[in-house]
Amino acid sequence: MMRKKKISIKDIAKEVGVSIALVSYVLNGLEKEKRVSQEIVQKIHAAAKELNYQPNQIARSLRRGATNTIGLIVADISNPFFGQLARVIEDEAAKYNYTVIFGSSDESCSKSASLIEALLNRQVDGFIISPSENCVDQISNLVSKDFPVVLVDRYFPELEVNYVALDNFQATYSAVNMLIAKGYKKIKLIAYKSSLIHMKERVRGYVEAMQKAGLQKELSIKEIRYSQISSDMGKTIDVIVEDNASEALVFATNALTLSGLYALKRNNVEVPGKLAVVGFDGHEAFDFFQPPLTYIKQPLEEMGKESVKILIEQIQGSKKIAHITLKPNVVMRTSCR
Amino acid sequence: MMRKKKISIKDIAKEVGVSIALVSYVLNGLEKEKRVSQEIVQKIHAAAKELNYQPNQIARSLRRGATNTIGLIVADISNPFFGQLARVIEDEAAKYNYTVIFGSSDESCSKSASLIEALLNRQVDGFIISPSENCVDQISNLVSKDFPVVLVDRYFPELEVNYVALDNFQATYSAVNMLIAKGYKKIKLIAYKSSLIHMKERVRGYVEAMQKAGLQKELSIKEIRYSQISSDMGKTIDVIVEDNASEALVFATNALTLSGLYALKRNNVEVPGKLAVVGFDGHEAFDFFQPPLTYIKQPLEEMGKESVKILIEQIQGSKKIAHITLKPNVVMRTSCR
DNA sequence: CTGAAAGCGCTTACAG
DNA sequence: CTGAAAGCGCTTACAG
Repeated sequence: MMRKKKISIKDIAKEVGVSIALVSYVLNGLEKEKRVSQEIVQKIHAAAKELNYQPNQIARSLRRGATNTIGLIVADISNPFFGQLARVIEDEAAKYNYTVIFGSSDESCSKSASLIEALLNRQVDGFIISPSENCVDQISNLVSKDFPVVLVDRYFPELEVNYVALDNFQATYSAVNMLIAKGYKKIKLIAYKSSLIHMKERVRGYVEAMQKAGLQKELSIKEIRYSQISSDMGKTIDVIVEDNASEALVFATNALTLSGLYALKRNNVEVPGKLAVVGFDGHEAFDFFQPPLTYIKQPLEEMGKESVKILIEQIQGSKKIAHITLKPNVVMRTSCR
Repeated sequence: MMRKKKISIKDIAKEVGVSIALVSYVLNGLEKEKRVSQEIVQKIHAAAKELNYQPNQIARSLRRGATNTIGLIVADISNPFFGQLARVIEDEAAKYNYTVIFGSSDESCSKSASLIEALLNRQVDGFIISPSENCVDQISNLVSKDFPVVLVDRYFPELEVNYVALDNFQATYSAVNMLIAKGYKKIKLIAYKSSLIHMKERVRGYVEAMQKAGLQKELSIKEIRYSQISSDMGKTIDVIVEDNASEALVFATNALTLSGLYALKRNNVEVPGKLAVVGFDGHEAFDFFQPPLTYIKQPLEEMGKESVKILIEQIQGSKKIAHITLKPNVVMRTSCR
């Protein structure tokens, strides 16, 4: 390849006629502490600039035992929810001088396991993970090694681990209450088939709101499989339309909403005339659906920022476990009366 | 932090009672080549498993001078175009046993420069970059050092550098021809104000199609500033609607289309009755716009895969420069008659 | 104020 | 078949 050999501190040391230790000190701003003479400080900086020195972070990482790198594992980076989260995390991490390596787990345990292993081998200093179903062991394994982790979006209540999540119960609870207040009774929740806490809580929020209003007889939950989302959703909506037994639909995630909107559109369902709809998370498509969708909004920015902040604290040795729950808010549009 | 000390090959060597070299050999599958005795091979594998050994990639990277890491720089990871591209690149890189570190440049030269520097310091083995305007120097600097780079989406024609891009000329050329064939004459292009080749080519495709049809007098191009997209677009669409002098609009990127759709919707423009519209790249929102948008589609998957393939070849020492141009296709819907 | 040296965890020629 | 040793590019106690 004939690539030019990279300049190291050794080259600078030679150029200036001084030991590599000195070079390292001044390049790390320790010249005061180590009381390096002004003259040498100048010369070293000059040489570094002249030779266009770039520190080798890999060597530094090996020596220091820290890489200033965060491992980010999400379900799918191409899902806008996670893409936006990743962006916030990237920017926030940069403020602390961290870079991020990411991976998409596709909600698969084995993929997630191999991602964690790969990033661990790459010596990331900590993880921000949106964990998949049934993967508690992977996480608890990290936790038991005192490895810095913060879970985001989802978490495992049985595990003593940092997390930043939406108040998922509140999210559906308040959305359903809003629907009830508007006079809807036959309200159906469309959720993922999942044992993950965020989904359980969203379901619970729906159930409690219904029960509190004395609508337990109207409880109706449809569970969609993540891996079969479009076919499951298609059939589900077809049935709902045919049965004509629901007045309102609440979707429990962004992807579910989107998928549901396609099916509703295909069925030419009149919203909210025939069926009221409440979405989750927000998406440009919600704005162009007819009518613009009312949805439950997550504070993504805060979620990303908090995750990074907590992770950095952990990396710096904090022992206290943070559980951050963020408030959703319902963005009112016209997909319910 | 009291984290448990990580297991190294030294520990395995001690456990088995053998030198670290042997351990390294068998863990790297060189036991045949180095003719290590079967017995020791077994013992080493057993010890590695028992101690739950995980190789330190940082140490390996330092020694080998390669990190098996790709640096990916896009304009904005939260933009679905780039999010999807990132996903393809991630998956493809994984097949070659590479991980990816990403950064978002926000189309800013200085941000892009500091990203490149940071990733270079982290010793990435190569870059996949969607370069920003006026940042040729950064790229040519890498190229002149023989550093593996492949540009994606955009490139610099004056630079001898690998790229994978859309046939941008063809994209607008065929879309505009399609419009002309349908009888539209007053066709307006809404593009970014940019000197980047992909934009120039999209403009050229429009211009040539118009000229070839003898419509040079109808040429009309509006340039939007990236940093002011929503205000520029708002005003632009307002004027178009007021002037009532255009029959069809062609948008030159995904973000422009999306932004334009919001403005069209706000103005209650009847599409295609009042104005035909052709979008770029595809987006769920295009599907829910009334009517579903006709758009120019990029082969994203191929684009990502090709980039990785070429980059890996470069990393492995290939000298030949690849210029890949991919064909767009127009997805016909009903936003033009 | 400065330098020689150890060591982070690997890989890999070299010697036997 | 196996081991001792150098070295990747840094940081950092230690000694003077």
